[in-house]
Amino acid sequence: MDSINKKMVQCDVSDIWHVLGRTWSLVILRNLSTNGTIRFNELKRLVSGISSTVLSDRLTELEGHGLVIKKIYQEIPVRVEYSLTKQARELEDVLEELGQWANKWKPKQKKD
Amino acid sequence: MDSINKKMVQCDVSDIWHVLGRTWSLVILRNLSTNGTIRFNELKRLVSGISSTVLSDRLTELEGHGLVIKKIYQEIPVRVEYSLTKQARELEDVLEELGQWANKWKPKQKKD
DNA sequence: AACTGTGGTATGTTTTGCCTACCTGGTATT
DNA sequence: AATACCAGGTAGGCAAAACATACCACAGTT
Repeated sequence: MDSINKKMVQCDVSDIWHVLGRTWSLVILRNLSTNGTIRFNELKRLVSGISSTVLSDRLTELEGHGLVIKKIYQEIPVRVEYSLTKQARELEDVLEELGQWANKWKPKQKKD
Repeated sequence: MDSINKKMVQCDVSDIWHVLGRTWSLVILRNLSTNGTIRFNELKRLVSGISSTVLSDRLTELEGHGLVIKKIYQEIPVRVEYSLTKQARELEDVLEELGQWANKWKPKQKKD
């Protein structure tokens, strides 16, 4: 039973660590960071391996925590764009450093 | 024709992102960062809410990826100490920034 | 003798992730 | 005209991850 609405935003400090530590969160944020505004299916293709379900779930969660902006354009077909909030954009440097670090220590460079 | 065209930049979804994105990983690394060398149960107490199973699992994984050093002292009772590797120490700045960012946005601002 | 602390592992339950199918409505192909 | 495909997801069911709890052997403390 849902005695507590899941969409309630409870901003605990430990909460944010858990949000970031959730599967795919960092990768999603990093992709939003490097690509700016991006649509759902584009993002899904970029984050190869993620399923619609989880991507949707994660985006909703990130949006709920004020890290991601969801913008719906009532066009035909509908266009939905995601981007980082101001708050999350302050993370971009961190994500960038993280990315550089990851590249530096990549066990083997299969790709370029 | 690539499914990914345009200006999109695909960020590698290398193992390391998944390791960091695993539950508790960031929190564990952060605690190792701020506390230096630390024992299993100490860490378990610090990372409140984590279970032995998952802590053990995560530490093994982090060790396997060269982020954590496990040092066993054959005393009675046995003493096991965990610390960050040189590689992971380069993450300390990032973790610190992440912590500051988390603190900065900690004050609940459901209203926005 | 009973209890605490050490660093975990074994077991079983709950939550999360993920795959497949499907939705609505328009366009492109056949 | 029917089919297929795209958009951005949701629903259902199954698998994996996370979790709680008990427990291991041994030593010191009470």
